[in-house]
Amino acid sequence: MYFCSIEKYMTQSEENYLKAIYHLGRQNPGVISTNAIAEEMQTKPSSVTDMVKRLAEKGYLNYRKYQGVNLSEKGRHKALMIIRKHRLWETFLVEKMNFTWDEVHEIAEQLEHIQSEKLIDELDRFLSYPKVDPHGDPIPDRNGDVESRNSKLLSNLDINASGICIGVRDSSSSFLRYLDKNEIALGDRIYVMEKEDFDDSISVRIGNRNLQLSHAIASNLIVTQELE
Amino acid sequence: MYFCSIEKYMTQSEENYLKAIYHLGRQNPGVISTNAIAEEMQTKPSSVTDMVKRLAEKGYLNYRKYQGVNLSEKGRHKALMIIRKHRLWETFLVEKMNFTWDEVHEIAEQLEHIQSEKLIDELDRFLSYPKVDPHGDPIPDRNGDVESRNSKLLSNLDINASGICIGVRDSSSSFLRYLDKNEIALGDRIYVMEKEDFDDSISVRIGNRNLQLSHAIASNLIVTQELE
DNA sequence: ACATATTTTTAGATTTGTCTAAATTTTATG
DNA sequence: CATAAAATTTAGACAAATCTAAAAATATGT
Ligand SMILES: [Mn+2]
Ligand SMILES: [Mn+2]
Ligand SMILES: [Mn+2]
Ligand SMILES: [Mn+2]
Repeated sequence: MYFCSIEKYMTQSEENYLKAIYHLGRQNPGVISTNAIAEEMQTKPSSVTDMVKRLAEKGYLNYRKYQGVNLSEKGRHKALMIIRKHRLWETFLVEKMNFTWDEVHEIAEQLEHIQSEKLIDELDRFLSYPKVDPHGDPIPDRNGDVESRNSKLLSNLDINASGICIGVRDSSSSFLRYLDKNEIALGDRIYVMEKEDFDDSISVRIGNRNLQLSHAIASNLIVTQELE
Repeated sequence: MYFCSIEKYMTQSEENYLKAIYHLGRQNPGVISTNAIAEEMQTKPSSVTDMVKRLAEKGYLNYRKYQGVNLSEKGRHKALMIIRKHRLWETFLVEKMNFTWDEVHEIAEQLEHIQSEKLIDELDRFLSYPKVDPHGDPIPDRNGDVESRNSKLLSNLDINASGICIGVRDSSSSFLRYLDKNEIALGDRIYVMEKEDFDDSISVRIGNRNLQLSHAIASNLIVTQELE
């Protein structure tokens, strides 16, 4: 619970840093290093230091010199609101604007910075309160709550096990187009038939088709073994 | 016809200047002064000079020192594309997002800078190719063509004449809310019953209601006497 | 026409976000 | 533990867009 003083809008750059820091925090919890942020943001560590100081100043980050950062409660909430917008816009683009799932990310990167709470809540309603975006990533609700799911990487399933594909870890255009080409879609049940020790590739069955998937592919597909 | 070299994106600020210059050119054709642009953009003449030089450099404006500017063909086309986006987004917000016509302008000012031709063409389709925005302003098509309409200001109609309200000259929230409060809407036929010499106010009839409108109001309502 | 007012441009400063290069701190290693 | 390597921060510069104050050009009035 934080005080809602008359906060000025953040710049797009500030918002992008917060989002990057949130994502890095998910990948490996704990404190996040300057270098990691620089890598994620495709910029220099010195630029990161500057921005990190500003965000800490404004209360979005906890920061100790040379020790890295993590998000404050206020920063976490803000990051989740940006991610909510990003994923709702991606859903809009696919559901209503005839975009494919590999075309939406760049445009959502722009749209996520539009400032209007009403717009985003109306968009949510218009899309019938979707739970996940076109890539299977969960959409935080207006309070910043995200449904957590019991998920695994396909590459970690045992032989003879199966799971329903619910997301992708890498949502680059090239990976998404690979999946399209091989007719692998979210919602498909994937059975692991064989695992090759030599290169960690796996044989899977989807519907009535058998496919050979490299480790690079299998380790980027997220599956669930729970009932929905 | 201009060559489509690999143009970098314009900044939002550059786009806003182009739009302002376009609007000023409509208001009184000919050359546009630095001061007029500064007034429209709520900034200082010196800032205008800087920006005008850059836009001229890039071929969007014709500019001679101390002589003012006007849009080149390339600049006019670019301005129309931004206006197209603005008005399509306003239409979207009213038609699909439950916004009222007095709430949409500020958000459209943000959305008009989103860069995606496909998105804007899909939005056009999604909205069934609207001809006008929620304020009655015509929406340029994807080639930059705008339907011109035969319009007058209500204040210029003769006694006993009538016209259909097709637009507003001032689309500030306060004016739009005044119209809502007095149940004056686009599409209404307005009859001029009486004109008061003293203060230029007029008596009108809309449906079965009689209203007294000040000159300030009547001179901001656009009507047409043509059949649609 | 020519002094005065107005408009426009220039010069120099500021803010945001970035960069490179150098300095500092932390971490790893013999 | 001392020293080398790696990570991080500082210092100083730059580009975009803005500002104020001053200079230059244009317009106006008698
Ligand atoms: Mn995305
Ligand atoms: Mn996504
Ligand atoms: Mn508008
Ligand atoms: Mn409008």
